[in-house]
Amino acid sequence: MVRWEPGARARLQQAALDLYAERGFEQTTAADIAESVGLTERTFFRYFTDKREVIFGGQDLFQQAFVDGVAAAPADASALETVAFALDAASSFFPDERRPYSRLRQSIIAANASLQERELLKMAWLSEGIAAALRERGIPEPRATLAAESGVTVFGIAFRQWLSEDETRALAAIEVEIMKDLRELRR
Amino acid sequence: MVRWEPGARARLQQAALDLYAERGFEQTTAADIAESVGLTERTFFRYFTDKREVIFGGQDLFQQAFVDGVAAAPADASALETVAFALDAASSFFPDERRPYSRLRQSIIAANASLQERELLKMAWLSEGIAAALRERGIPEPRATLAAESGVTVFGIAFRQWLSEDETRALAAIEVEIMKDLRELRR
DNA sequence: GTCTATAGTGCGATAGAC
DNA sequence: GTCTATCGCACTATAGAC
Repeated sequence: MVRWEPGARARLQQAALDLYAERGFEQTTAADIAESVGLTERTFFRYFTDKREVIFGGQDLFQQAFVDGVAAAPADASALETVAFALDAASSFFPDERRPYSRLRQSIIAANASLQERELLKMAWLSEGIAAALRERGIPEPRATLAAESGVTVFGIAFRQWLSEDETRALAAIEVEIMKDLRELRR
Repeated sequence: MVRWEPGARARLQQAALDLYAERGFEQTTAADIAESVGLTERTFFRYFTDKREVIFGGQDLFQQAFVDGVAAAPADASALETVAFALDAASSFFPDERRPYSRLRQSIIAANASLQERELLKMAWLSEGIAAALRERGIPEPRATLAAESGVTVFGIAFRQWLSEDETRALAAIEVEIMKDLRELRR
């Protein structure tokens, strides 16, 4: 007989997503989520600093993939080429099988302003991480930040398109197209 | 003898900024702010939906200036030229006299993650407003959103530079330089 | 694991302006 | 009388402190 089931963190995340989708973020209490997997509210807050954070797990891994992509880009690549390379490398994080899950998750975020705020903060951190990786490669400011934020902008637009109805292309293909549009913006 | 002094909203904003600067955002309660200007906590929440919102007043006016700038740009301007025009037009919103105030406000925001989240949400709304104004001018997606977000990126970088120590140039001049860097990014 | 401060909401009462 | 600003009280849930 086990004193506690393993994977509390993952179970809480799954339960939170289900409940937020079912009855809405604000109509779901931390206690609801915890109890639905046999834990207490107190335990919920041991794993997640707040009620929003529970649906932003895994973000760190994506950021790491992106930053690693920056480091792995060809040495002679320009700032924007480096970001495009990293964007492509990190796109494997969102294979087509993940699209339904991502759609559900995004619809929950879209329904609540405080979740949007948290997502924007994560995107800002992502941008800062990429800018730091670009500076590591010797790219000076403000170019590093400009390229990093442009990359995040391209990712954001491509990601939303990837999730939109009737879209069947892979994320990487959409990103390439949006990046092309960005380059043409300067004409 | 008056039952209430006029300008409750403005007084609350001023008091909030002072208290947040003095003892920090989290160490200041809504009741503290309200009582410091002779009102109650309940009245505070009549004016502001939450404790963060109180330092984001006036943002709407800036967004309007930006959007008006988009509408006022020359008819033959490209998407990015239109945004650059609007950026310049809206920069009058931040004259040099306002720099000390903006520095104080920004230092408060920088000290608290939840305030940063709120600021990012406001920036996202700004971006959406600009994108909508660009679409009004016949610019299709995804170009409208790309140009709008690029404009907000340039504004953000320029604004931070404008606030940095030892910086004496006007915001508009910094924006022009950062916009130039953006155009050169593809090389 | 319990206890507590505080954010934020809902509803109703009151006091003046018109 | 109506309208609006303000206050009072009760309440829930978050989040952190002890």
